[in-house]
Amino acid sequence: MTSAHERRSYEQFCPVARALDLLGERWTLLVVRELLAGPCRFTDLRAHLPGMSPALLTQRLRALEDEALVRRTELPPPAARTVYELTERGRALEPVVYELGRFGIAYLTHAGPTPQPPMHLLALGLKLFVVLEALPGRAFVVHLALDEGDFTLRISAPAHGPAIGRVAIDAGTPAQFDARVRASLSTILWLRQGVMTLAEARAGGLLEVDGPARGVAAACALFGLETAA
Amino acid sequence: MTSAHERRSYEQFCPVARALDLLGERWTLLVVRELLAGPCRFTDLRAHLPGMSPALLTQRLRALEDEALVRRTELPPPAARTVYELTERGRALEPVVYELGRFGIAYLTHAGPTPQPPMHLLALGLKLFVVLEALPGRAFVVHLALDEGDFTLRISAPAHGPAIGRVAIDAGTPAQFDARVRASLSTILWLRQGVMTLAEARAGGLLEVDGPARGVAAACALFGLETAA
DNA sequence: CCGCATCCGTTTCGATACTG
DNA sequence: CAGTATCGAAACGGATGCGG
Repeated sequence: MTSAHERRSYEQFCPVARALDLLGERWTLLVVRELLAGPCRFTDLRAHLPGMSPALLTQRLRALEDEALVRRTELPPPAARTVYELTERGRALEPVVYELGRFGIAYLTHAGPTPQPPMHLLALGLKLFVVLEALPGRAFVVHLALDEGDFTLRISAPAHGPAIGRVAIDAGTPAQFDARVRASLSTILWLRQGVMTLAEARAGGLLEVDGPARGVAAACALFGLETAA
Repeated sequence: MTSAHERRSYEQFCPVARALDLLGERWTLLVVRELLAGPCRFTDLRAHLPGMSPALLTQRLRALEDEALVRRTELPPPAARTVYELTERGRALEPVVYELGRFGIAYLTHAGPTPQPPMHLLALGLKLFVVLEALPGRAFVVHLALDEGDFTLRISAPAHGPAIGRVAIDAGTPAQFDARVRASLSTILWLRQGVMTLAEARAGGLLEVDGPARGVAAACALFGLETAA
């Protein structure tokens, strides 16, 4: 009984069912979400996943390790000892988490219990707003000057692999940018949810986009904002 | 406690967590997978989801209805009475299921318990092999002549919305096609999983691609097959 | 402190049987 | 055909403990 698993499976010859065999249990994909942002210690994961018991976190990490989606690394003395990180196979989950997030945007209610979303969720959330179909055919930098903080959105040059791999977001202000967006998170959310139009937001001073003319248009497209009319 | 739900939520201000609040319970996404193929009766769903108890199916369908992802329609007398189908919001789940499936391909073991996968899973599975980044910029038809049956893969012209919306697969043989692929499902699976190279498959007579020259190259790209070397 | 393991009450799930 | 009802088994959530 050492292996503990041979977990409950759907027993179907279907890629979707197989994926859910691996990822479908509670918390699993949220653990992956955390690890997509970079290596984490056990305690970091706990802090970012309130409500998850440590035993369950251990169990999920072991299962992910067994599937070679996560790797546990023991660091030499100086730093905190063990960190968890995604393997290359694990990083293949980025599109899955991305699409889940894209879908979830429509169901985000901003009058939630969290007064100020934690920084790392903010960065992830902003990444989800990017419309992959509208990525420019070249590298591109956007300065997101939100009320909640400054972020740098970098689109790298086209490459092989999933398009989401071209998108990176970090806290901070870029030295140069192709476009700059000033708004609050609420405004961006409302625009995406259709609560408000781009014209209304601009008229109300809730959103400003500036930079080189072509950059502005590209930035709007990037966030799915219609510039017409 | 009339509403019965107010189900367990992750309580995070994060689109991924919100999506999993709606979809993260066991069986939910497999129900969605079934409905993506078209409207279904209760009994059809049961037949395609062995192991799921009817009570649980009812519960999942009610929850999806409450979220306006699924609609229940009562048909007039002639036909079997009630059918379930995805709403427009529900159809927004196609990219989620698609990416899960893309990920799951790598974990499909063909020596499974199912001797012959059911037709509807076969069609879904084939759709998952299509590489969305490689969709041609025009309409395109591929005849998939598999050992398991004939399928017609239709790529429609570029449009708004998710790229997966351009891909459709049906059983049957097309009157005209831009390319034809002859292979078995195993071969396609092995190629994708890297068990075998395209050159090896062709040399061994396991795979043939014919049609107009440009069609062949496009078809290979469509399935992520390197034609070089 | 960090990285877990153990215990226990509650919730969810799976299997089967039964009904309008 | 389209569900309900029931019940034992498994999974989960929360608190607590414990060695390095």
